[in-house]
Amino acid sequence: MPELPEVETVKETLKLHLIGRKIIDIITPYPNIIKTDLVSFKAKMINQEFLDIKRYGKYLIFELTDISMISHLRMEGKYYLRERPDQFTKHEHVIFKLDDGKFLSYHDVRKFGTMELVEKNEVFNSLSLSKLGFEANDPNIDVNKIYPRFKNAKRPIKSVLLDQSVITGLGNIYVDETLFRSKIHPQELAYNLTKDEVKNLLINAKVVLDKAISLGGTTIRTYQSSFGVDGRFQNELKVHTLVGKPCSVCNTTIEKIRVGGRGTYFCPNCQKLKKL
DNA sequence: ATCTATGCCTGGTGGC
DNA sequence: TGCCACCAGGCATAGA
Repeated sequence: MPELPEVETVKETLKLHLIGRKIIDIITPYPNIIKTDLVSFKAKMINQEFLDIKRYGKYLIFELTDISMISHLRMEGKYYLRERPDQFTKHEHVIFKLDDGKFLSYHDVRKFGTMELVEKNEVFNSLSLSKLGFEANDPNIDVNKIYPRFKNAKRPIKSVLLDQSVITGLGNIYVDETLFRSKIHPQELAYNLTKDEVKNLLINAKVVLDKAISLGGTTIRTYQSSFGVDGRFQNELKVHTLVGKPCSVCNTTIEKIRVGGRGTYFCPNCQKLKKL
């Protein structure tokens, strides 16, 4: 699914094509993606120009002339640039007609993604963004501010790392990879971790995310990024998707379990529960 | 305050 | 071949 590195890749690609373009029409074959009132969504966006595109956590922020659009790709949302209407395929639910004759088309098989309009100075006060923690790859992240959220959490460390209000940007893939590199069992209860261990986790999260960004993200299953571009971080995965394969560090067979309802891959030898 | 359960969705898969 | 139950899962919301 698109996590921070995939969304970053999408953002950079979109910027190349959209900055300076103007929306001249919006077609909505499946309008439920749009959480703002549909009539006002169209009225406020038509004739607006793309000034910039930003990202926070896994959210895309399209800055238009007078308004901002927040877009979340959820499980498998993708943006495509279409030259002509005959290129539209099934599952393209929101289509922006641009002033150069091309189309920005939002594709989402499972229709989980969302779009909403917010006033330009209210982006970070919006319902979706206001609760988010520091970005997991923020170089200035302060472990002292984050550690209480771990120390007080009697739930598996994996669940805390997936909680976007603690740190934002990690999803199922990069959490598994971060825990492996930190040699921490995904079911370890968060309050058992020392501050140094949490600090190390944050360092490893940044290493994983930065590496993934530099490789254009991860492409597994249907999780291809926008514009049909494949990422290359899947070749760097150490545990995620690798059930039954030997661990690259110790050769132990990688296992798959469920943690907080999510499929979780780990090495039972490298990542042991702490004995307290 | 925190955690768990549910709904949103469709395509792929495995069992029969 | 076809039918069907089940699974994948980020996030908002309701309930415990």
